[in-house]
Amino acid sequence: MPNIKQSKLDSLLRAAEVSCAENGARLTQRRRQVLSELMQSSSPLSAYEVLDLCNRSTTSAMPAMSVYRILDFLEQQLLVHRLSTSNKYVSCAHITCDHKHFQTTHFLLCEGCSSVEEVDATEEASEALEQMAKTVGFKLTTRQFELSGICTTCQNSASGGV
Amino acid sequence: MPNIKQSKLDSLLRAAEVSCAENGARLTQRRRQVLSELMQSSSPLSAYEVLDLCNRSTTSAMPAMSVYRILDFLEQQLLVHRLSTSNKYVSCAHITCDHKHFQTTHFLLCEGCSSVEEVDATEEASEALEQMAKTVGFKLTTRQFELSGICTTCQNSASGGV
DNA sequence: GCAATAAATGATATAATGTATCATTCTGGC
DNA sequence: GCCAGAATGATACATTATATCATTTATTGC
Repeated sequence: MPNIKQSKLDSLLRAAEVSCAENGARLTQRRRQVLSELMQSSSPLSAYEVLDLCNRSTTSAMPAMSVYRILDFLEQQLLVHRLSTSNKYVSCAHITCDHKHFQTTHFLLCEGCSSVEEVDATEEASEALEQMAKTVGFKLTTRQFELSGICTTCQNSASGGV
Repeated sequence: MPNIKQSKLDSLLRAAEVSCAENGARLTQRRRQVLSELMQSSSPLSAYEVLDLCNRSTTSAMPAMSVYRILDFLEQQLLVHRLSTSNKYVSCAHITCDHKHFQTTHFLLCEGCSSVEEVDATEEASEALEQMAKTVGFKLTTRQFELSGICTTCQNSASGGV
């Protein structure tokens, strides 16, 4: 029961493959498998959650070590993001579009349903944060922020009475 | 070789004790010990780092469990903050002042020296972030942000040639 | 095609981090 | 002193992550 259509998944994986090739890297079977699980998940997954999913859908068991290695690889390829507040992983929302990762990205984590929304930072937010850091002499290097909150769906279901 | 003066440390601990008392809680010997180690550290400490420091300076060994419990307690009392990006702890910079924690707090983490600067969020930053979340329907609940960067000292030592 | 080489994965062990549970000790109120 | 509740000790274990070496799989030059 994937949360996304098979055709969508296929096109994402194809795009990922191309993206790897451009960097002289290969999207092997194992890597594709890991990435695929993340793409199909509506919420971030821990390394061991990914592992369990992979081992559920195949015959040959994957060792934990491989998952960590593969997640590192996928992160380097900018195909997945690591959420440092939860030590979990999500597939990048911009694999198919021509989005460049020069810009700061924010992750909005829903406390209700654990879903994640990946959004580009607004000019205002970036500047305000930089300005704030500047007042104490800090030069920001962070390119990623993780903010908790409640998503639209959960706001509505809460007020509407679950 | 504490990074802060003994007199300063004493006054901080006294303030913490008062603060606990106001909440009907007690700053026991163990709790004081843990808090003291964090206060003397110039950088965030993991639970096990705190444990090691405590067990270095006393005869009776503290179990890991206690450290976690005590850190939880100190966090509830707003005497320490937990940095979720690194799973480490810092003592609150506002123990002696009358600072209320209604407001959003930011932690600026130096990638050079691992020091932490605790600053109040500016109006602009808070609003810009909230606004940004709002565009995708998110209602923020986060009261704490952790930003990486380079502190003044490290910027200077880098350019000036260490 | 085939050996040499490098990349990727498998397998195993172990380190590091965090939690559950029950026993024991300490504390303040009576 | 005794009791109830808070705090800590002790033990076991779950989870997360890394180190290391062996094996398999791809790539390159010939």
